[in-house]
Amino acid sequence: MATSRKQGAARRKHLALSRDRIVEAALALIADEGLSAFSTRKLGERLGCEAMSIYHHFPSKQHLLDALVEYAIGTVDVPEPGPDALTRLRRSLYSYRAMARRFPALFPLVAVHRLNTPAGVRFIESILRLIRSLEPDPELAARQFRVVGYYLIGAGLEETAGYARGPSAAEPVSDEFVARECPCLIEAAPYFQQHHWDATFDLGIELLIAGMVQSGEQRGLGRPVRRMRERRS
Amino acid sequence: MATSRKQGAARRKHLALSRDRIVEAALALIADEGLSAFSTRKLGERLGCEAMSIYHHFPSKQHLLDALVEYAIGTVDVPEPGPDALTRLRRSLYSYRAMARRFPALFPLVAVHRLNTPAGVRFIESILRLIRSLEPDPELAARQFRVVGYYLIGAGLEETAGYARGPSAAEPVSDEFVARECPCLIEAAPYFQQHHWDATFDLGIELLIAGMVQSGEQRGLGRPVRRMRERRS
DNA sequence: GGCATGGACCTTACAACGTAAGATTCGAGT
DNA sequence: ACTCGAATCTTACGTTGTAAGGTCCATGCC
Repeated sequence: MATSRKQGAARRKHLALSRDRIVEAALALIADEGLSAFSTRKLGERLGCEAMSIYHHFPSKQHLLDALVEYAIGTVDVPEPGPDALTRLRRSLYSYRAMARRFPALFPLVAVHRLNTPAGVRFIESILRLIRSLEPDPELAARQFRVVGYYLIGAGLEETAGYARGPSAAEPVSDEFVARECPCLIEAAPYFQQHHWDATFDLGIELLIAGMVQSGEQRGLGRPVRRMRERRS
Repeated sequence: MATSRKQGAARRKHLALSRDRIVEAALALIADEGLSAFSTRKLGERLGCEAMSIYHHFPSKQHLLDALVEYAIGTVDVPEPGPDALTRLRRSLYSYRAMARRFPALFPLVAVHRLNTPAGVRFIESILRLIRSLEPDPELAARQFRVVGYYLIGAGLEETAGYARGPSAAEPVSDEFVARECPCLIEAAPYFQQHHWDATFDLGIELLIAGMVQSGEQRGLGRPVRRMRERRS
C-alpha cells in the first residue's frame, strides 16, 4: 500500500528518494556551493541518504549531471512558430539568457553540453524554425543559428562564470600597472559592471538580428524598414 | 657551475625541472589526454619526477593552470594601433580564434578565466584601443568590446568543446525522433559540420563588425558603405 | 498464515586525486 | 671540511567516483 510504503521510507530518514527529488537537491547544492564542490556524498548528506543510494536512480554522476542540464534547458521558453517571428526569436534568446542567470553555477556545464536530449533538440528545433522562417536559404539560416548560439553561450558564460566570477589569476597584474598602461581599460571598466549587462546583451542581440534581417533585404526579400514590424516569407 | 649543476640534475632523471618545462609538458599532457585527465601525478610521470616536485615551481595546481592560460593568451597576436583599424581588429579576432584551435583541450579553461594577467590585459587593452578608435563613445565602445568577447568565447567553446566534442547526453534522443520531429535540424545539420566552421565564424564576425561600423556612420562619422546600407530607428 | 522476490537503500572497499609536512640529496660558498 | 639552501622525493591525509555485495521490507503467491 502506498501509505505504508511511504511510512517505511519516512521512518528511514525523510522522504523516499526519487529522480525529481535528487535533481532538485543537486540543483540547490550546486547553487549553494558551486559546481566544483558538488559531490555525491555531499548530495547524499543533503538528501538524508548515503551517496551510493543515488546510484540506484542514476547510473552515474554523469547521468545525473545530464539530468540537471536537461532540466535547465527545459526551463527555456520554446516559441511556437507563427507571425512576428522576429519578436518570438528575440524573446527566445532572452529566455535562454534568463535560464543562464537562473542557474549561474550550473551554466558552465550547460554551455559545453551537447543538446541531444529531448528538451535540447526541442529548443534547437524551435529556434531553427524561427530563423528559417526569416531566412529562406538553409545554409545561411544554419550559419545564423550557430552564430546566435555562439553569442548566447559566450554571453551566458561571461555573465555567470566569467568576469569577476571565474577563477582569477593567482598572481594578477597590479592595479598600478593597469592604471599606467591601460587607459582604454580604465575608461571601459565602469561599463563592465553588472548593471550594464542588460544593455550590453541587448546591444549584441540587436546587432546580430539587424544583420540577419538585412541579409534578407539585400536579396530583395524585405521592404524598406522603419522599425521591425514586419515578417517575411 | 652551470654544467655540473645540469649534470647533477641530468643524473637524477633527464633535465632539470623549470617553470617552462613544466608548462610545456602540461600543455602536451592536456592536448593528449584532455583537461579532465590532467593531474599532477600524470604530469610528474611525463616529466620524470614525482608529483610533489612540481610544487616547488608552482605553489598549487591552480597557479600552474593560470600559467597555462597565460601562455595560451600570450600566443594571440596583439595588434599595434594604426591606420585601417578595421583590418587590424578583424585580424586580432581571428588570431584569438586561432589560439582556441591551437589549444582546444585547454580552451574551456581560458574561456572562463579572468584575463587579469600580463598577457591578458595586454590583449584586452589592444582590442579596446582598436574598437575605441572606431567608436568614439566610450560607453558604446565598451559594450561593443564585450559583445565581441561574448562571440569569441562562445565560438571558441563550441568549436573546441561543444558540438560533437563536449559530453554527450548519456541517454541521447533517438535518431528516429529527430528525423520525425525536427525537419529544420535535419536540414541544418550538414552545415554544422567542421568544414563549415570557418564560414560560420566569419559570418558572425562580419555581422558584428558591420553593426559596429554602422552605428558610427549613423552619427556621420563614416562614409556611405557598399553593404549594410540600412539602418534603423 | 509462511515464504520467495525484488526494489530501495546501506556498507565496505579501492584507486586516483590535490597537497601538507617532513626527509633527503647535492652543488655552492665559506 | 662544514654549512646552507634549493630541488626533489617520501609519506600520509582527506576527498572523490563508483564497483561489489549486503540488508531491509512491502508485496505477490502458496
